[in-house]
Amino acid sequence: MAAAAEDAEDGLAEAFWAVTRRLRHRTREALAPWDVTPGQSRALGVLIRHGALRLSALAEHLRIAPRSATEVVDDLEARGLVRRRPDPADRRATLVTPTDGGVRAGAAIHAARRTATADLFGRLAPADREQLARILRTLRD
Amino acid sequence: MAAAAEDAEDGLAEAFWAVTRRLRHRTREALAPWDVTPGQSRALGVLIRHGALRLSALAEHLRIAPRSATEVVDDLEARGLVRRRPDPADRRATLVTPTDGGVRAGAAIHAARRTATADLFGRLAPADREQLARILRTLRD
DNA sequence: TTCAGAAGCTGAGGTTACCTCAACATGAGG
DNA sequence: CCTCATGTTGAGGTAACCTCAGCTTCTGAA
Repeated sequence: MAAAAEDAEDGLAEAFWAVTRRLRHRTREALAPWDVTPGQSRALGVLIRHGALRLSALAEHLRIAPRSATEVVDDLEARGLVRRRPDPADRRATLVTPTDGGVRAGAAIHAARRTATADLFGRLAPADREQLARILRTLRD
Repeated sequence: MAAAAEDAEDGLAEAFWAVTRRLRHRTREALAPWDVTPGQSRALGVLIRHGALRLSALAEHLRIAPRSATEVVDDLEARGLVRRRPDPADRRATLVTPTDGGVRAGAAIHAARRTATADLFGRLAPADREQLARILRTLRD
């Protein structure tokens, strides 16, 4: 019976990873039309939600090193999705803001991603969806 | 209500990612004492479950390019966890088998990982655990 | 029986997404 | 006004993947 309990734990984690893989796969597909990496899309999302951010603040939101934020912003800037400009309050700092195109792309990406995940979770009965949300919140907190 | 439904979807996916992050974090911690990467541990697990495998077969199981399997096996071999030997049935091929130490390490890693995930899922009531398992199976298949 | 093409592994070198460290400009407090 | 902290970035590194080409060995058809 110890073995049975262990198998159940294994199964739970394994199933979780399997679903995660599926979710990631769908997300990646949803992102494909815009030719942005998941990292870039996350950064763009943060910038849209927060408005102008310093590179260091962006790095903090993304939990990456400031130097790496420079690179992500380089890429987004090259695609015309964000713009750098000097922070008027501190001449050492650079503010990053989404361009109009960036805002549009970000919204479209967000919608596409939502469609992709809704597509997966949509297979569940409404009651199950609610159960899942509740259980996941328990695990997260 | 469309907005409410959309928010619910967002929340579900977001909560899912949060739990995934937690799970990954715990797994990484569980792996730390053995100084093997997640990729190496996956490969070792496959080899223990399947016994001797050709490099190409291992690559297939891990869904990586054969060339990359060479590298993973290089690392595991350097740590003394697996051994290469010529396939007696085909002199082009190399068979990879776990060493005794590799089997021991694999078992210990598996146990540690299970403990780590059980620790997370153990916060759920038994009934919730069962619900979650059922719902995840639905999503996976 | 031989030999063209396929299969198995790996050296060389590329890519991606991170990292650290040090340089440089600017800010802030004593 | 001088020292120390802060913000960004160049240079260069690493991990885990990749492709391509080269070598050895196998296999099937002529």
